[in-house]
Amino acid sequence: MSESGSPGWEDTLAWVERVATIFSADGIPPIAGRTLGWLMICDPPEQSAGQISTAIGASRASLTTNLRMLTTMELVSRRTRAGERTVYYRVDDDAWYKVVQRQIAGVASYVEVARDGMDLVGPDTPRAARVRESHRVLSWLVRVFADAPPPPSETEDRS
Amino acid sequence: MSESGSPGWEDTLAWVERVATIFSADGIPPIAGRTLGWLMICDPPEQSAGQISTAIGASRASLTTNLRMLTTMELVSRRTRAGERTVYYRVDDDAWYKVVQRQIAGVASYVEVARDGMDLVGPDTPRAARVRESHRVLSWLVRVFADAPPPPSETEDRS
DNA sequence: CAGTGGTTTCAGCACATACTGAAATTCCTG
DNA sequence: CAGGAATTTCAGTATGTGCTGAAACCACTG
Repeated sequence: MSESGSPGWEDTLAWVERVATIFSADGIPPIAGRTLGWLMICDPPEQSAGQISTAIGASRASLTTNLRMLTTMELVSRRTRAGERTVYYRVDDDAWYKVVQRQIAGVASYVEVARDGMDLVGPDTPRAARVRESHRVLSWLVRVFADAPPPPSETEDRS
Repeated sequence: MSESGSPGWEDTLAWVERVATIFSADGIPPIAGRTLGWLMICDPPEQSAGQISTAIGASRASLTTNLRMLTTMELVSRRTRAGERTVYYRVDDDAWYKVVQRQIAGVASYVEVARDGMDLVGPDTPRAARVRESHRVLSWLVRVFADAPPPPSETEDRS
């Protein structure tokens, strides 16, 4: 399935492109984004670098680079099968949770910077008001997600 | 104050650079990031393009470009004073809140993409499992953020 | 130990982005 | 209406990044 002649093939590619666009906003290169998008809906769910390459129309060299990036980020994982030398790639189950986590962590990394900033100009001076304000907002963000119940796992739940 | 000979000048610049680094992770150009960082701790809190330019060591031309970007993003605002032609820039009070909001919105923009993806392959098919999972996590993110109480405002006034 | 299907490395190209100096522009002041 | 201090525009440069083809590199099989 999911071959280049299948019904809805164009729609599938268009969807993959939308996913890639979203990731590109966070500095993820196009082919890595497309790879991730493709691995989200391809059938079968595990595919080789060559399969992905032809599916999204990128060179194998690029696939090597971008698959390494994605595995390093722990968003996709490598799988091997007994008696086969082909490596199959698969999107990680909690890939999106990791994406969210890192997004939050990225913004929240400012918290310590803000703290140092307050020390720099004197924590209680009016001049530190702006830094203090930012520190307050970011701390709030961190707390909200720390206190939030983790997403329910694997049970059916949609809408 | 905050002149280039002041005590702790180097520390101040280093701090500004750290802020810029954080923003650069989200695709904000260096000078825009430095400008934002500088406007967070400078004294007085409102400064002209020329002042910022000399403070962070960038050309005025760059300041024009980057200040336009920052004002378009509504992170800094322009201020004029009666009888003066100089435009003073100031970091917005809720700048960081906006940053957080947009970060969340950026990730959450995937929610509709996921919904369309499920429609594409059939919402209840096993093939849609990965897309469904991602949709679940992102929906959770959006809900957490929507339900969270907004950050308490300090209601502190500037000098 | 040669052959083969797969992956990786490397050099180079194409493209985009950030920054600057200098000229053009604006708009207040005298 | 000239003078001048500010900002803006513009052309050009430098830097960096992503992608590809071709060659090198495994690691199994026969």
